[in-house]
Amino acid sequence: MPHQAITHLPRAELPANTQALARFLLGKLIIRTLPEGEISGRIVETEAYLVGDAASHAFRGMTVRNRSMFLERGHAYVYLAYGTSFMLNVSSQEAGVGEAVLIRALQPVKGLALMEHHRGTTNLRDLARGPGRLAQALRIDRSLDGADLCGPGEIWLGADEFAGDEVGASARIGITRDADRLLRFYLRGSAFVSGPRALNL
DNA sequence: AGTGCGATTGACT
DNA sequence: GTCAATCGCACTA
Repeated sequence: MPHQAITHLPRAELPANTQALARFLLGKLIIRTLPEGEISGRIVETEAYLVGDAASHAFRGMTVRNRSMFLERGHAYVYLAYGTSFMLNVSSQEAGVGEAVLIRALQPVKGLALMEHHRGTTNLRDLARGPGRLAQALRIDRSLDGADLCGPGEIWLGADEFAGDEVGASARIGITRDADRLLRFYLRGSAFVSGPRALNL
């Protein structure tokens, strides 16, 4: 069977609406190109951060840290959480609007050995289940902040035949403000989704 | 300049 | 289930 190259997601295909983008990205691929090889994973869990949302880094406007949230949709916003874990977001909306989608978990697809090396475990389920874990597995840090995920760079979004697995919605994880809004989305039944069982029904 | 607190994780009871 | 690690950032003074 012929090898089918993964195609980049064109920016024009990304929904401008951030909640729609969070759902749209489920099932899509993240491809990380490194000198040692290529890593990829299927997005199985996302969260939306919106304008007027007290839990969002952009709630109080643009700062040095969050300026990538204000880029046109399809750019990376990467920051360090708790001094220990990097978080990968996809900027949403048009330029100047501070909204983004946090990528919370991946189903590992390619580059397993490299991911295992980065993570220090061979447990498949633990390689990219959780935002900090997936960033570590893909060797994502602040140097990728602002990267164009629709371009031919070191990290990009790939299309995938997404059969339309059932999507669940829940409250977002680990936040205290605006905590009741159902802005977390995940593929029902995926073993690679993070979070407590009660939120993954 | 000092302080409090996370969009988390891993180790441990 | 609980809890400390760890550090950049936003906020106060």
